[in-house]
Amino acid sequence: MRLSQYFLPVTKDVPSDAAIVSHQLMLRTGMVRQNGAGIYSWLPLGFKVLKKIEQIVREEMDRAGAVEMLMPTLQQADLWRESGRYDDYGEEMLRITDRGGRDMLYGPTNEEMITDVFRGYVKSYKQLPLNLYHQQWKFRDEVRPRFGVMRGREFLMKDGYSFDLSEAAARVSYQRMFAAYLNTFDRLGVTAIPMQADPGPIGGDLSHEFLMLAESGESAVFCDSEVLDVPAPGLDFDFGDEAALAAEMDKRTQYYAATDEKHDEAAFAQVPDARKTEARGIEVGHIFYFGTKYSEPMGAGVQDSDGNVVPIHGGSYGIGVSRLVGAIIEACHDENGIVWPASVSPFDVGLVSMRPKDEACAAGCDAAYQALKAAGFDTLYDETDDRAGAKFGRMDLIGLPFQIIIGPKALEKGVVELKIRKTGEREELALDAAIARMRALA
RNA sequence: CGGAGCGUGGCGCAGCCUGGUAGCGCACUCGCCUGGGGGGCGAGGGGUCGGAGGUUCGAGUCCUCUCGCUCCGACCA
Repeated sequence: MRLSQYFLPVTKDVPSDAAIVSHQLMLRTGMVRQNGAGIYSWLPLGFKVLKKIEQIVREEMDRAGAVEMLMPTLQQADLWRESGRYDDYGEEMLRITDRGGRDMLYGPTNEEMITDVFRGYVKSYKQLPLNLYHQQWKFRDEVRPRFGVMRGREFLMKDGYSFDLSEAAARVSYQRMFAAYLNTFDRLGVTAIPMQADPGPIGGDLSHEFLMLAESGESAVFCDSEVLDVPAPGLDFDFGDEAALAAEMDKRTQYYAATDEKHDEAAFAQVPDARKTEARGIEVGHIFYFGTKYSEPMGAGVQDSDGNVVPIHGGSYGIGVSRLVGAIIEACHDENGIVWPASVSPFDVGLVSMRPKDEACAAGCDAAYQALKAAGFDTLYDETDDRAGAKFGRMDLIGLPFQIIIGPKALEKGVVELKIRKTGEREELALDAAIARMRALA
Protein backbone atom coordinates (compact mmCIF):
# COMPACT_ATOMS: atom_id res chain seq x y z
CA MET A 1 0.00 0.00 0.00
CA ARG A 2 1.29 3.41 -0.95
CA LEU A 3 0.99 5.74 1.97
CA SER A 4 -0.10 8.60 -0.27
CA GLN A 5 -3.15 6.55 -1.23
CA TYR A 6 -3.85 5.17 2.21
CA PHE A 7 -5.84 6.67 5.05
CA LEU A 8 -3.55 6.98 8.03
CA PRO A 9 -4.55 10.01 10.09
CA VAL A 10 -1.72 10.11 12.63
CA THR A 11 -1.69 12.98 15.08
CA LYS A 12 0.73 14.45 17.56
CA ASP A 13 -1.90 15.49 20.02
CA VAL A 14 -4.20 13.22 21.85
CA PRO A 15 -7.11 14.08 24.16
CA SER A 16 -5.90 14.57 27.70
CA ASP A 17 -8.56 12.20 28.95
CA ALA A 18 -7.13 9.22 27.08
CA ALA A 19 -5.88 7.65 30.26
CA ILE A 20 -3.91 4.62 29.21
CA VAL A 21 -1.11 4.23 26.74
CA SER A 22 -2.88 1.82 24.39
CA HIS A 23 -5.79 4.21 24.01
CA GLN A 24 -3.45 7.14 23.39
CA LEU A 25 -1.50 5.18 20.80
CA MET A 26 -4.62 3.95 19.05
CA LEU A 27 -5.81 7.53 18.72
CA ARG A 28 -2.42 8.89 17.69
CA THR A 29 -1.96 6.24 15.01
CA GLY A 30 -5.46 6.74 13.69
CA MET A 31 -6.54 3.17 14.40
CA VAL A 32 -9.90 4.10 15.84
CA ARG A 33 -12.18 7.08 16.16
CA GLN A 34 -14.60 7.39 19.00
CA ASN A 35 -18.22 7.85 17.97
CA GLY A 36 -19.84 7.72 21.37
CA ALA A 37 -19.25 6.43 24.87
CA GLY A 38 -17.61 3.05 24.41
CA ILE A 39 -18.39 3.00 20.68
CA TYR A 40 -15.65 3.18 18.05
CA SER A 41 -15.11 3.27 14.33
CA TRP A 42 -12.22 1.09 13.24
CA LEU A 43 -10.13 3.09 10.81
CA PRO A 44 -8.05 1.24 8.21
CA LEU A 45 -4.98 0.61 10.34
CA GLY A 46 -6.93 -0.56 13.36
CA PHE A 47 -9.26 -2.61 11.23
CA LYS A 48 -6.33 -4.53 9.75
CA VAL A 49 -5.11 -5.47 13.20
CA LEU A 50 -8.59 -6.48 14.28
CA LYS A 51 -8.89 -8.72 11.24
CA LYS A 52 -5.51 -10.30 11.89
CA ILE A 53 -6.46 -11.19 15.42
CA GLU A 54 -9.81 -12.48 14.24
CA GLN A 55 -8.07 -14.71 11.70
CA ILE A 56 -5.66 -16.20 14.22
CA VAL A 57 -8.52 -16.88 16.59
CA ARG A 58 -10.40 -18.53 13.72
CA GLU A 59 -7.49 -20.73 12.75
CA GLU A 60 -6.96 -21.93 16.30
CA MET A 61 -10.64 -22.60 16.92
CA ASP A 62 -10.81 -24.57 13.69
CA ARG A 63 -7.67 -26.49 14.59
CA ALA A 64 -9.28 -27.51 17.86
CA GLY A 65 -12.33 -28.82 16.05
CA ALA A 66 -14.76 -25.95 16.54
CA VAL A 67 -16.99 -24.94 13.64
CA GLU A 68 -17.54 -21.34 12.64
CA MET A 69 -20.92 -19.77 11.94
CA LEU A 70 -22.54 -16.37 12.43
CA MET A 71 -25.48 -15.31 14.53
CA PRO A 72 -27.15 -11.90 14.46
CA THR A 73 -26.53 -9.03 16.82
CA LEU A 74 -30.23 -8.45 17.44
CA GLN A 75 -32.18 -11.07 19.32
CA GLN A 76 -35.75 -11.58 20.39
CA ALA A 77 -36.54 -11.14 24.04
CA ASP A 78 -38.71 -14.25 24.11
CA LEU A 79 -35.66 -16.45 23.76
CA TRP A 80 -34.17 -14.85 26.85
CA ARG A 81 -37.40 -15.23 28.73
CA GLU A 82 -37.05 -18.97 28.25
CA SER A 83 -33.75 -19.08 30.07
CA GLY A 84 -34.90 -16.55 32.63
CA ARG A 85 -32.09 -14.17 31.79
CA TYR A 86 -34.26 -11.47 30.25
CA ASP A 87 -35.08 -10.35 33.75
CA ASP A 88 -31.79 -11.40 35.34
CA TYR A 89 -29.35 -9.67 33.05
CA GLY A 90 -30.18 -6.19 34.22
CA GLU A 91 -29.31 -2.76 32.89
CA GLU A 92 -26.30 -3.99 30.97
CA MET A 93 -28.56 -5.38 28.31
CA LEU A 94 -29.57 -2.91 25.64
CA ARG A 95 -33.28 -3.38 25.10
CA ILE A 96 -34.99 -2.26 21.93
CA THR A 97 -38.59 -2.31 20.73
CA ASP A 98 -39.35 -2.82 17.07
CA ARG A 99 -42.23 -1.21 15.16
CA GLY A 100 -44.51 -4.07 16.03
CA GLY A 101 -43.94 -3.48 19.71
CA ARG A 102 -41.84 -6.64 20.05
CA ASP A 103 -39.17 -6.64 22.71
CA MET A 104 -35.74 -7.06 21.17
CA LEU A 105 -32.22 -6.79 22.50
CA TYR A 106 -28.72 -6.24 21.19
CA GLY A 107 -26.98 -9.43 22.20
CA PRO A 108 -24.50 -9.25 25.05
CA THR A 109 -23.75 -12.96 24.48
CA ASN A 110 -25.38 -15.84 22.64
CA GLU A 111 -26.05 -18.85 24.87
CA GLU A 112 -29.78 -18.69 24.30
CA MET A 113 -29.53 -18.24 20.58
CA ILE A 114 -27.04 -21.03 20.04
CA THR A 115 -29.13 -23.30 22.23
CA ASP A 116 -32.11 -22.49 20.04
CA VAL A 117 -30.13 -23.34 16.92
CA PHE A 118 -28.93 -26.55 18.49
CA ARG A 119 -32.29 -27.78 19.66
CA GLY A 120 -33.76 -27.15 16.24
CA TYR A 121 -31.52 -29.72 14.60
CA VAL A 122 -29.67 -31.97 16.99
CA LYS A 123 -31.68 -34.86 18.37
CA SER A 124 -29.22 -37.72 18.76
CA TYR A 125 -26.15 -38.35 20.87
CA LYS A 126 -24.57 -39.55 17.64
CA GLN A 127 -24.32 -35.92 16.50
CA LEU A 128 -22.24 -35.04 19.55
CA PRO A 129 -19.87 -33.63 20.55
CA LEU A 130 -20.44 -30.34 18.77
CA ASN A 131 -18.62 -27.06 19.19
CA LEU A 132 -19.92 -23.99 17.36
CA TYR A 133 -18.48 -20.51 17.47
CA HIS A 134 -18.78 -17.14 15.86
CA GLN A 135 -17.08 -13.77 16.00
CA GLN A 136 -19.70 -11.12 16.28
CA TRP A 137 -20.23 -7.68 17.75
CA LYS A 138 -21.73 -7.58 21.20
CA PHE A 139 -23.20 -4.75 23.17
CA ARG A 140 -23.10 -4.44 26.93
CA ASP A 141 -24.39 -1.17 28.24
CA GLU A 142 -21.60 -0.68 30.74
CA VAL A 143 -22.17 1.90 33.40
CA ARG A 144 -18.79 3.32 32.71
CA PRO A 145 -17.03 2.44 29.49
CA ARG A 146 -13.36 3.42 29.59
CA PHE A 147 -9.85 2.78 28.38
CA GLY A 148 -10.79 2.97 24.71
CA VAL A 149 -11.50 -0.37 23.12
CA MET A 150 -10.42 -2.20 26.28
CA ARG A 151 -13.80 -1.61 27.82
CA GLY A 152 -16.09 -0.48 25.08
CA ARG A 153 -19.83 -0.99 25.14
CA GLU A 154 -19.78 -2.39 21.64
CA PHE A 155 -17.03 -4.94 21.22
CA LEU A 156 -16.06 -7.86 19.01
CA MET A 157 -16.03 -11.18 20.77
CA LYS A 158 -15.32 -14.70 19.69
CA ASP A 159 -17.85 -16.77 21.56
CA GLY A 160 -17.96 -20.52 21.22
CA TYR A 161 -20.33 -23.10 22.63
CA SER A 162 -19.81 -26.80 23.23
CA PHE A 163 -22.49 -29.48 23.42
CA ASP A 164 -21.84 -32.88 24.99
CA LEU A 165 -23.84 -35.84 26.17
CA SER A 166 -22.27 -36.08 29.60
CA GLU A 167 -20.45 -33.99 32.11
CA ALA A 168 -17.31 -36.06 31.56
CA ALA A 169 -17.42 -35.42 27.82
CA ALA A 170 -18.14 -31.75 28.40
CA ARG A 171 -15.06 -31.46 30.56
CA VAL A 172 -12.97 -32.80 27.69
CA SER A 173 -14.48 -30.16 25.43
CA TYR A 174 -13.60 -27.60 28.06
CA GLN A 175 -10.02 -28.79 28.18
CA ARG A 176 -9.83 -28.70 24.41
CA MET A 177 -10.75 -25.02 24.44
CA PHE A 178 -8.37 -24.43 27.31
CA ALA A 179 -5.51 -25.78 25.18
CA ALA A 180 -6.71 -23.94 22.07
CA TYR A 181 -6.71 -20.67 24.00
CA LEU A 182 -3.12 -21.17 25.06
CA ASN A 183 -2.10 -21.62 21.44
CA THR A 184 -4.19 -18.67 20.33
CA PHE A 185 -2.66 -16.23 22.79
CA ASP A 186 0.79 -17.58 22.07
CA ARG A 187 0.34 -16.89 18.37
CA LEU A 188 -0.94 -13.41 19.17
CA GLY A 189 2.41 -12.74 20.81
CA VAL A 190 1.13 -12.42 24.36
CA THR A 191 1.33 -14.46 27.52
CA ALA A 192 -2.06 -15.09 29.04
CA ILE A 193 -2.29 -16.99 32.30
CA PRO A 194 -5.32 -19.16 33.00
CA MET A 195 -6.77 -18.56 36.44
CA GLN A 196 -9.61 -20.00 38.43
CA ALA A 197 -12.57 -17.70 38.03
CA ASP A 198 -16.03 -17.12 39.32
CA PRO A 199 -18.54 -18.26 36.75
CA GLY A 200 -20.45 -14.99 37.07
CA PRO A 201 -23.80 -14.34 35.41
CA ILE A 202 -23.19 -16.96 32.73
CA GLY A 203 -23.48 -19.62 35.41
CA GLY A 204 -21.81 -22.97 35.94
CA ASP A 205 -19.22 -24.50 38.17
CA LEU A 206 -15.96 -24.71 36.20
CA SER A 207 -14.43 -21.56 34.86
CA HIS A 208 -11.07 -20.04 33.99
CA GLU A 209 -10.21 -16.59 32.87
CA PHE A 210 -7.10 -15.86 30.84
CA LEU A 211 -5.20 -12.83 32.05
CA MET A 212 -2.49 -10.97 30.20
CA LEU A 213 -0.05 -9.23 32.45
CA ALA A 214 0.03 -5.46 31.93
CA GLU A 215 0.52 -2.51 34.24
CA SER A 216 -2.79 -0.99 33.29
CA GLY A 217 -4.69 -4.21 33.95
CA GLU A 218 -7.95 -3.91 35.81
CA SER A 219 -7.42 -6.95 37.99
CA ALA A 220 -4.76 -7.60 40.56
CA VAL A 221 -3.03 -10.87 39.81
CA PHE A 222 -1.16 -13.17 42.17
CA CYS A 223 0.78 -16.06 40.72
CA ASP A 224 3.72 -18.37 40.83
CA SER A 225 6.11 -17.03 38.19
CA GLU A 226 6.77 -20.56 36.95
CA VAL A 227 3.36 -20.62 35.30
CA LEU A 228 4.59 -17.93 32.92
CA ASP A 229 7.23 -20.26 31.52
CA VAL A 230 5.04 -23.22 30.64
CA PRO A 231 5.15 -23.39 26.84
CA ALA A 232 1.97 -23.43 24.77
CA PRO A 233 0.82 -26.85 23.56
CA GLY A 234 2.02 -26.01 20.06
CA LEU A 235 0.43 -26.12 16.64
CA ASP A 236 1.05 -29.84 16.24
CA PHE A 237 -0.83 -30.64 19.43
CA ASP A 238 -3.31 -33.52 19.11
CA PHE A 239 -6.68 -32.19 20.23
CA GLY A 240 -8.08 -35.70 20.09
CA ASP A 241 -5.73 -36.98 22.76
CA GLU A 242 -7.72 -36.75 25.98
CA ALA A 243 -4.78 -37.56 28.22
CA ALA A 244 -2.72 -34.83 26.60
CA LEU A 245 -5.61 -32.38 27.00
CA ALA A 246 -5.89 -33.08 30.69
CA ALA A 247 -2.12 -32.81 31.03
CA GLU A 248 -2.05 -29.36 29.41
CA MET A 249 -4.54 -28.11 31.93
CA ASP A 250 -2.77 -29.74 34.86
CA LYS A 251 0.57 -28.30 33.81
CA ARG A 252 -0.74 -24.86 34.58
CA THR A 253 -3.30 -25.35 37.28
CA GLN A 254 -0.65 -26.98 39.47
CA TYR A 255 0.77 -23.49 39.97
CA TYR A 256 -0.89 -20.86 42.06
CA ALA A 257 -2.54 -18.16 39.93
CA ALA A 258 -5.51 -16.06 40.95
CA THR A 259 -7.05 -12.65 40.55
CA ASP A 260 -7.92 -10.56 43.57
CA GLU A 261 -11.45 -11.97 43.56
CA LYS A 262 -10.25 -15.51 44.10
CA HIS A 263 -7.01 -14.73 45.89
CA ASP A 264 -6.16 -17.01 48.80
CA GLU A 265 -3.34 -15.64 50.96
CA ALA A 266 -2.73 -18.97 52.64
CA ALA A 267 -2.28 -20.78 49.34
CA PHE A 268 -0.15 -17.97 47.94
CA ALA A 269 2.07 -18.21 51.01
CA GLN A 270 3.07 -21.70 49.90
CA VAL A 271 4.69 -20.28 46.75
CA PRO A 272 8.46 -19.86 47.16
CA ASP A 273 9.22 -16.19 47.78
CA ALA A 274 11.39 -15.79 44.71
CA ARG A 275 8.52 -16.93 42.52
CA LYS A 276 5.74 -14.92 44.14
CA THR A 277 4.47 -12.54 41.49
CA GLU A 278 2.02 -9.73 42.13
CA ALA A 279 0.99 -7.85 39.02
CA ARG A 280 -1.93 -6.40 37.11
CA GLY A 281 -3.76 -8.30 34.42
CA ILE A 282 -6.18 -7.78 31.55
CA GLU A 283 -8.82 -10.42 31.03
CA VAL A 284 -8.65 -11.47 27.38
CA GLY A 285 -10.49 -14.78 27.55
CA HIS A 286 -12.96 -16.59 29.74
CA ILE A 287 -14.20 -20.15 29.54
CA PHE A 288 -17.11 -21.76 31.37
CA TYR A 289 -18.61 -25.16 31.87
CA PHE A 290 -22.23 -24.64 32.83
CA GLY A 291 -23.77 -28.07 32.55
CA THR A 292 -27.47 -28.06 31.81
CA LYS A 293 -28.14 -24.47 32.83
CA TYR A 294 -29.57 -23.60 29.42
CA SER A 295 -30.39 -26.98 27.97
CA GLU A 296 -32.89 -27.83 30.72
CA PRO A 297 -35.06 -24.72 30.68
CA MET A 298 -34.79 -24.43 26.91
CA GLY A 299 -35.40 -28.05 26.12
CA ALA A 300 -32.13 -28.79 24.36
CA GLY A 301 -31.87 -32.52 24.73
CA VAL A 302 -30.77 -35.48 22.68
CA GLN A 303 -31.62 -39.14 22.82
CA ASP A 304 -28.90 -41.28 24.34
CA SER A 305 -28.14 -44.84 23.26
CA ASP A 306 -30.98 -46.12 25.47
CA GLY A 307 -33.49 -43.87 23.80
CA ASN A 308 -33.86 -41.53 26.76
CA VAL A 309 -33.97 -37.81 26.07
CA VAL A 310 -31.31 -36.09 28.20
CA PRO A 311 -30.34 -32.42 28.39
CA ILE A 312 -26.95 -31.68 26.91
CA HIS A 313 -24.00 -30.42 28.94
CA GLY A 314 -22.79 -27.09 27.72
CA GLY A 315 -19.82 -24.81 27.93
CA SER A 316 -19.09 -21.38 26.53
CA TYR A 317 -15.80 -19.85 25.54
CA GLY A 318 -15.10 -16.19 24.97
CA ILE A 319 -12.17 -14.21 23.62
CA GLY A 320 -12.29 -10.42 23.59
CA VAL A 321 -11.10 -9.81 20.06
CA SER A 322 -11.42 -6.02 19.99
CA ARG A 323 -10.13 -5.76 23.54
CA LEU A 324 -7.04 -7.69 22.47
CA VAL A 325 -6.06 -4.90 20.10
CA GLY A 326 -5.68 -2.58 23.06
CA ALA A 327 -4.31 -5.26 25.33
CA ILE A 328 -1.56 -6.20 22.91
CA ILE A 329 -0.51 -2.57 22.63
CA GLU A 330 -0.41 -2.35 26.41
CA ALA A 331 2.08 -5.19 26.39
CA CYS A 332 3.94 -4.17 23.22
CA HIS A 333 5.04 -0.55 23.06
CA ASP A 334 7.97 1.69 23.93
CA GLU A 335 8.55 5.43 24.22
CA ASN A 336 8.38 5.82 20.43
CA GLY A 337 5.11 4.03 19.89
CA ILE A 338 3.68 0.61 19.22
CA VAL A 339 5.92 -2.43 18.67
CA TRP A 340 3.62 -4.98 17.05
CA PRO A 341 4.15 -8.71 17.36
CA ALA A 342 4.68 -9.80 13.75
CA SER A 343 1.57 -11.97 13.78
CA VAL A 344 -0.85 -9.08 14.26
CA SER A 345 1.06 -6.17 12.75
CA PRO A 346 -1.09 -4.21 10.29
CA PHE A 347 1.70 -4.43 7.71
CA ASP A 348 4.77 -6.65 7.63
CA VAL A 349 7.20 -3.93 6.69
CA GLY A 350 7.37 -0.20 6.14
CA LEU A 351 9.30 1.02 3.12
CA VAL A 352 10.63 4.55 3.48
CA SER A 353 11.73 6.52 0.47
CA MET A 354 14.11 9.24 1.59
CA ARG A 355 13.91 11.28 -1.64
CA PRO A 356 10.75 10.60 -3.57
CA LYS A 357 11.49 13.60 -5.79
CA ASP A 358 14.83 12.16 -6.81
CA GLU A 359 14.15 10.08 -9.90
CA ALA A 360 16.72 7.40 -9.19
CA CYS A 361 15.57 7.10 -5.61
CA ALA A 362 11.92 6.90 -6.62
CA ALA A 363 12.69 4.22 -9.20
CA GLY A 364 14.78 2.24 -6.74
CA CYS A 365 12.07 2.43 -4.12
CA ASP A 366 9.35 1.45 -6.56
CA ALA A 367 11.41 -1.58 -7.53
CA ALA A 368 11.95 -2.47 -3.90
CA TYR A 369 8.23 -2.10 -3.27
CA GLN A 370 7.45 -4.57 -6.05
CA ALA A 371 10.11 -6.95 -4.81
CA LEU A 372 8.78 -6.86 -1.26
CA LYS A 373 5.25 -7.50 -2.43
CA ALA A 374 6.43 -10.32 -4.68
CA ALA A 375 8.22 -11.82 -1.68
CA GLY A 376 4.91 -11.90 0.15
CA PHE A 377 5.43 -8.94 2.47
CA ASP A 378 2.44 -6.71 3.07
CA THR A 379 4.26 -3.41 2.65
CA LEU A 380 3.38 0.13 3.62
CA TYR A 381 5.32 2.30 1.18
CA ASP A 382 5.97 5.83 2.37
CA GLU A 383 6.60 7.74 -0.84
CA THR A 384 5.28 11.03 0.51
CA ASP A 385 7.63 13.98 0.44
CA ASP A 386 7.46 14.56 4.16
CA ARG A 387 10.76 15.20 5.87
CA ALA A 388 12.90 12.34 7.06
CA GLY A 389 12.18 12.97 10.71
CA ALA A 390 8.45 12.93 10.18
CA LYS A 391 8.67 9.67 8.27
CA PHE A 392 10.83 7.97 10.85
CA GLY A 393 8.67 9.17 13.68
CA ARG A 394 5.53 7.97 11.99
CA MET A 395 6.97 4.57 11.13
CA ASP A 396 8.18 4.06 14.67
CA LEU A 397 4.82 5.18 16.00
CA ILE A 398 2.77 2.69 14.03
CA GLY A 399 5.23 -0.01 15.02
CA LEU A 400 5.63 -2.31 12.03
CA PRO A 401 8.25 -4.96 12.86
CA PHE A 402 10.59 -3.92 10.04
CA GLN A 403 11.49 -0.79 8.15
CA ILE A 404 13.37 -0.70 4.87
CA ILE A 405 14.87 2.74 4.38
CA ILE A 406 16.18 3.72 0.98
CA GLY A 407 18.01 6.91 0.07
CA PRO A 408 20.18 7.98 -2.89
CA LYS A 409 23.45 7.17 -1.12
CA ALA A 410 22.40 3.67 -0.19
CA LEU A 411 21.15 3.08 -3.71
CA GLU A 412 24.53 4.02 -5.14
CA LYS A 413 26.09 1.44 -2.87
CA GLY A 414 23.50 -1.12 -3.93
CA VAL A 415 22.15 -1.55 -0.42
CA VAL A 416 19.10 -0.70 1.65
CA GLU A 417 18.87 -0.01 5.33
CA LEU A 418 16.93 -2.54 7.40
CA LYS A 419 15.69 -1.39 10.76
CA ILE A 420 14.28 -3.74 13.36
CA ARG A 421 11.61 -1.80 15.21
CA LYS A 422 11.82 -3.78 18.42
CA THR A 423 15.55 -3.36 19.00
CA GLY A 424 16.22 -0.25 16.97
CA GLU A 425 19.04 -2.18 15.31
CA ARG A 426 19.95 -1.00 11.78
CA GLU A 427 21.87 -2.76 9.14
CA GLU A 428 22.89 -1.96 5.56
CA LEU A 429 22.58 -4.86 3.18
CA ALA A 430 21.32 -5.81 -0.25
CA LEU A 431 17.54 -5.94 -0.64
CA ASP A 432 17.57 -9.70 -1.18
CA ALA A 433 19.57 -10.15 1.97
CA ALA A 434 17.16 -7.86 3.85
CA ILE A 435 14.24 -9.95 2.66
CA ALA A 436 15.99 -13.12 3.75
CA ARG A 437 16.76 -11.57 7.10
CA MET A 438 13.15 -10.52 7.66
CA ARG A 439 12.00 -14.01 6.78
CA ALA A 440 14.42 -15.47 9.27
CA LEU A 441 13.26 -13.15 12.03
CA ALA A 442 9.53 -13.38 11.35
C1' C B 1 -25.29 4.35 40.52
C1' G B 2 -22.35 7.84 44.13
C1' G B 3 -18.36 11.71 43.60
C1' A B 4 -15.60 15.26 40.30
C1' G B 5 -14.98 17.67 35.71
C1' C B 6 -15.16 19.00 30.47
C1' G B 7 -17.86 20.63 25.62
C1' U B 8 -14.49 27.14 21.95
C1' G B 9 -11.91 26.17 13.49
C1' G B 10 -10.04 19.20 11.53
C1' C B 11 -6.95 17.90 16.32
C1' G B 12 -4.95 19.70 21.14
C1' C B 13 -5.89 23.96 24.25
C1' A B 14 -6.29 29.31 26.39
C1' G B 15 -10.11 32.96 27.09
C1' C B 16 -15.05 32.45 31.48
C1' C B 17 -13.62 34.01 38.00
C1' U B 18 -14.04 40.24 37.01
C1' G B 19 -19.63 40.47 30.36
C1' G B 20 -17.40 44.87 25.60
C1' U B 21 -13.82 43.33 18.00
C1' A B 22 -12.75 34.99 19.41
C1' G B 23 -7.06 33.71 20.38
C1' C B 24 -2.62 30.12 20.55
C1' G B 25 -0.08 25.46 18.92
C1' C B 26 -0.54 21.53 15.41
C1' A B 27 -2.77 20.38 10.84
C1' C B 28 -4.35 22.63 6.00
C1' U B 29 -3.44 26.15 1.22
C1' C B 30 0.31 29.20 -1.58
C1' G B 31 5.54 30.94 -2.24
C1' C B 32 10.72 30.63 -1.21
C1' C B 33 14.57 28.15 1.47
C1' U B 34 15.85 23.42 3.59
C1' G B 35 16.48 18.01 3.02
C1' G B 36 18.66 11.18 7.45
C1' G B 37 14.91 11.90 13.45
C1' G B 38 8.29 15.39 13.59
C1' G B 39 12.79 22.09 9.78
C1' G B 40 12.77 27.79 8.66
C1' C B 41 10.69 32.49 6.78
C1' G B 42 6.53 34.90 4.63
C1' A B 43 1.40 35.07 3.04
C1' G B 44 -3.50 32.80 3.57
C1' G B 45 -8.33 29.90 4.37
C1' G B 46 -11.39 27.92 8.05
C1' G B 47 -15.17 28.76 14.25
C1' U B 48 -23.81 28.80 14.81
C1' C B 49 -18.04 29.10 21.33
C1' G B 50 -22.77 21.46 22.29
C1' G B 51 -28.28 22.94 22.25
C1' A B 52 -32.61 25.75 24.20
C1' G B 53 -34.36 29.51 27.21
C1' G B 54 -33.26 33.70 30.46
C1' U B 55 -30.59 38.28 32.60
C1' U B 56 -28.29 42.57 30.09
C1' C B 57 -27.55 48.22 25.90
C1' G B 58 -24.28 43.96 25.01
C1' A B 59 -23.22 36.84 26.69
C1' G B 60 -17.87 32.24 24.80
C1' U B 61 -18.07 34.61 29.77
C1' C B 62 -23.61 35.23 34.39
C1' C B 63 -28.44 32.12 35.53
C1' U B 64 -31.87 27.86 34.39
C1' C B 65 -32.83 23.58 31.73
C1' U B 66 -31.04 19.99 28.40
C1' C B 67 -27.79 16.83 25.38
C1' G B 68 -22.99 14.72 24.90
C1' C B 69 -18.27 13.18 26.71
C1' U B 70 -14.42 12.10 30.45
C1' C B 71 -12.10 10.93 35.13
C1' C B 72 -12.26 8.49 40.43
C1' G B 73 -15.05 4.59 43.05
C1' A B 74 -18.84 -0.13 43.13
C1' C B 75 -19.63 -4.01 38.38
C1' C B 76 -17.82 -6.63 33.53
C1' A B 77 -15.18 -10.22 27.10
